[in-house]
Amino acid sequence: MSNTKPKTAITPTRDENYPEWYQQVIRAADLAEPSPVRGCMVIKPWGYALWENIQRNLDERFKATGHKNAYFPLFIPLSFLEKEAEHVEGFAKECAVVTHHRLIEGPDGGLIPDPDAKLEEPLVVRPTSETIIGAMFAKWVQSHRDLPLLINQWANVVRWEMRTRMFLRTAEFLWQEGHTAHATREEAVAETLLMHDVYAQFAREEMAMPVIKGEKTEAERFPGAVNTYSIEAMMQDRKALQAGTSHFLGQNFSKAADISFSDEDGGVQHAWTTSWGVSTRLVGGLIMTHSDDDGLILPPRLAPAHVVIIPVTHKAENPESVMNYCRKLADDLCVRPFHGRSVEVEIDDRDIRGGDKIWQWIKRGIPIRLEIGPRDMAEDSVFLGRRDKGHKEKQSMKRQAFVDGVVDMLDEMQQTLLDRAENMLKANTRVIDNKEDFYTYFTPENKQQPEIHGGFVWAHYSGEREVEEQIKKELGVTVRVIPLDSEDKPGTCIFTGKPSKQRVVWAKAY
RNA sequence: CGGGGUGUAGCUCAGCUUGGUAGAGCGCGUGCUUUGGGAGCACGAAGUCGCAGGUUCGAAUCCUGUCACCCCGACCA
Repeated sequence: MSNTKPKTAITPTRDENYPEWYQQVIRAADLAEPSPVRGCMVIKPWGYALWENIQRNLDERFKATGHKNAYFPLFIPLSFLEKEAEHVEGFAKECAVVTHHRLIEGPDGGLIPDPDAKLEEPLVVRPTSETIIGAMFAKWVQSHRDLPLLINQWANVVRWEMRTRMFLRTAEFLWQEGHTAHATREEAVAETLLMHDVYAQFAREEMAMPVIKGEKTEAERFPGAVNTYSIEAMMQDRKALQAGTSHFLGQNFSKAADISFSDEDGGVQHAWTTSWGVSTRLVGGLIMTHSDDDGLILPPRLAPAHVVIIPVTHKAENPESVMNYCRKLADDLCVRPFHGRSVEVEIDDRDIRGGDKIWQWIKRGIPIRLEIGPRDMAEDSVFLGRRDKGHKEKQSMKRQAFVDGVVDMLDEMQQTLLDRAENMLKANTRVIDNKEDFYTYFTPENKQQPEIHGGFVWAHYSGEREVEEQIKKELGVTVRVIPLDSEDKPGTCIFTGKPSKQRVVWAKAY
């Protein structure tokens, strides 16, 4: 047996050590790096461009569903947070608090907060903005004619996490939070479900990431919400990633903040509110859904750039003519429309070795690489490599055929990624109807690598919180969602033997 | 907040047990040879050995204190 392991751009590979592979992909793709501040990260241009594409696309979807953007303060008066009991309990443990407004020189020469500049009321750095937005909504909403109020904000939030992972859980992260107020319960529920759908469609269409839509159990619900809905995606280690949440808040926050309005009959009622959000965590989901042992793979619809042109000029008698050929090609590609933007092209003429350069782009996940030298120029062709195929499967194409076909090629790649992810999800999802099989399925075969096993399980569950907690304790497995749109019939809970309305989805989770 | 571990060049780390002029690989710079998939050779720049005390003729190494970070738990979008 002399099957030497093929050289991969990322070490370790996914099979060898998934969490470490994830970190290495982020580094190799130049998406982000750790910061001097514990738990925070610096998002680098390639990673930020990816986030900007996510942002722009979602923003269009929010606007198309009637929402307007606004911006609320980073600081929340401590007393605001105290207004909703469950909400306090949920977030109090992880709040950064601002207590002073001035620094002075300390006894040892350094700077210290000035004891004379202590704030009368401490300010909390927002972990989420329900309370402060609620306070403003209370002023804005007077009459039923002011409703519905449909607001979104793009912002950073801070949650002081103990254990952090780049993009998946950082102390500070970027997100959007939608906040809406409605005159009726039905309207607010409809809004909650609508945004849940918007997230699911975005994930599927733009990220090429299939998701399961459903409602959270009580244990996983947002603090203060009546119902929480989420989209759950399967990562390549078969763990679930909660990729977006939408909450029906009932009248909990409107009562806490006194968002009330005069109805048509002259009565006064509390509004019904919702909130919904996705964060830079989506970038982590994107990485773990598509990337391979050679680095990042980007779905074309969100890729910061679609095509890199690498001029091969070292042997050319006339390097400038190669460059001109490349520039002209880039110009011809850039006018091609691609899902609300145009095909975006980078020309990489840095003075470094060709092989090195090519591998850098593979690791960064750019969909299409073109190497163009005198030979291609002479044949009026391009030499092309695709990130959805093996890195050795390269082909020569006539230039015009490539330019005319580039959009179709990108669409095809987008579809390929979605198909792969769906196959992954299907292959690792199963229905289990007894407790023993459930335990067997989720018990690691290899204790050295407990990450790589299991998957999603659909099983009947009668809904007792203690049962869920017991299973979480024993197996590290939780109910991800009670699926919506399920055609499942009532059955028997595999843990308690009691009646169950439908099967729910169980998995280990990020 | 419990249990374990690590701080030495930009990065990964050796050296420490047994004190004696600061090391390697990668990366970086220059030159030559190479070049259509991660190049080779040569030369070079780069460190207050986390910080503060102590022991000693002499400390990266021994002692005390301190700070920071990492991993495993509890918590989490």
